[in-house]
Amino acid sequence: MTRDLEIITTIFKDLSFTQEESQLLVRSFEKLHLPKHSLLLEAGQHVYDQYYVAEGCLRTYYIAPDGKEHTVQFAIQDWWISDYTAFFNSSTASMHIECIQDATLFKISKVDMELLYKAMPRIESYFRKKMERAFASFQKRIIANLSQSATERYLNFINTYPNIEQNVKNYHIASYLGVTTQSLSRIRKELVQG
Amino acid sequence: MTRDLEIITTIFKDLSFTQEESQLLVRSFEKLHLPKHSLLLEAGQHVYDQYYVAEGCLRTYYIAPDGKEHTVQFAIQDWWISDYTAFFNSSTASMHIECIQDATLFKISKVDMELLYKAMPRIESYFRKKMERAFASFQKRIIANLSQSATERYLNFINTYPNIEQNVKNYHIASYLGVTTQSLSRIRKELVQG
DNA sequence: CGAAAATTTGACATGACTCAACTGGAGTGG
DNA sequence: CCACTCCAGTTGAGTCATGTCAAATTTTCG
Repeated sequence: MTRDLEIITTIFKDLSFTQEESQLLVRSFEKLHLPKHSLLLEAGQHVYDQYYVAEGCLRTYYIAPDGKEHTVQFAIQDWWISDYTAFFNSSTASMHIECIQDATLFKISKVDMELLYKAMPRIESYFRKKMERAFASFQKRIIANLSQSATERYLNFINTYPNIEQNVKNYHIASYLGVTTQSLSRIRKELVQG
Repeated sequence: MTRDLEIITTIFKDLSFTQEESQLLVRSFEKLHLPKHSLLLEAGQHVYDQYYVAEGCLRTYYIAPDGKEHTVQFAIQDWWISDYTAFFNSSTASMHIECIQDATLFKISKVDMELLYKAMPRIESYFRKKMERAFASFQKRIIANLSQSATERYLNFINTYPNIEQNVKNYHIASYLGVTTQSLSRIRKELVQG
C-alpha cells in the first residue's frame, strides 16, 4: 500500500486504477539505478525484461562481425528500452545496452507483462499504441536512411533529439547515423563554415 | 450468417469465436480485388483503412523531394499493409501503395479496428503481437542498412523473400535496398561471375 | 511486329571510408 | 602545480564503393 507508487504517477500517469490494480502494478515493477558507463545488457544474455527510463540516457547498439558498433536506439526520459527482438521471443540478446548518463529505470519481466495484459486490457492497449508509435518512427528512420544524405540525417537527428548532444559522444551519433566519426566531423565542419 | 466467413478462416485462423463475434468480424471487413499496376493509396489521401493481403503482392513506397522512389515495404500473402504512420494518426498518407501482382485484400477501417479491440481483447493481443514482429523486423532492417554492404543486403533480401523475385521489378528491389538499378545490376553480375 | 519499358554496360564523378598523424582536453599521480 | 597519459575529435591523403549520365541491349506486351 505504502509502497512506491511512482510507477503509476510516471509511467501510467494517463490511466487510473483501482487499489487492487495499483498493487499489482507496483509489484510488477522493480526500480533500479544505473551508473554512467555500465552495461544494462550484453549480447548473448537471455532477455527477460524491458525497462522504462524515468531518468538518464541509454543506448542500444549492435556489434557487427567486423567489430564495428551500430547504435540502434537512444532512450531518454519516458522511453522504453530493451533488446526487443530477444524480449519478444524470450531469447538471447544480439545487442548491448549501455548507460550513457546515470539512469533511473523501472524494470518489468515479460512474464509479468503478460499477466498485466490479462488483468488489465487497457495496459495492453497502452503498449499496443506505444508499439505503433515506435513502428512509425522506425519506418521514418528507414526512409531517412534510404533517401537522405549523411548531412541531412545529421540535421534531422539534432532536430529530433535537440538536447541529447550534450550527453552523448560524437561516435555514438556517428554510429547511429551510419557514418564514421571522421565523416561526421567533416559534416559538422562543413555546416559551421557553410 | 451465410456471409463470407473467409476472414475468420484466413486472417484469424488461430483464434476461435462465438457466432456473435464472428458476425461482428465479418461485418467489419470488406473484401476487394485489385489489379496489377493499380494504386491502393496515394500520398496526400486520408488514410482510414488497413489491408490484409489474402493473395497477391503490393509495395509501399515513398517519393522523395528529388523525385526518387524508395520502397519501404513489400506485402505478400498473410501480411498487412497501409501507410501506418498515417493510419495510426488518422492523417494523410506520405506514401503510395501499388499493386504489383493481382491481389485479394480484406480492408478494415481504424474505427472498426477500435471497436473490435473493445469487443474482443484477444484481437488487440493479436495485433499487438503483429506489431511486435513488425517492429523487430524493422529493427533488423535498420541494422542491416547500417552494417552491411549493398551486396550483403541483396543476398539477405533474396533469402528473406525467396519467391518474390519473379514478381517484382529490379528497380523495386533496388529502391528497397537503397541502391540504384545500375548498381544492383552490377551486384548481380558480380555474384553470377564470382 | 514494333514501341515502350526495363535492364545492362561504359566512362567518369563523388561522397564516404581507411589509415595515419595530429590536436586538445580531462583526469591522474608524482 | 606540472608532466604524462588517455581518449575524443579533427585533419590530410589516398582508395573504393556507389552514383550519374548516356548509350546500347533485352524484355515485355499491346
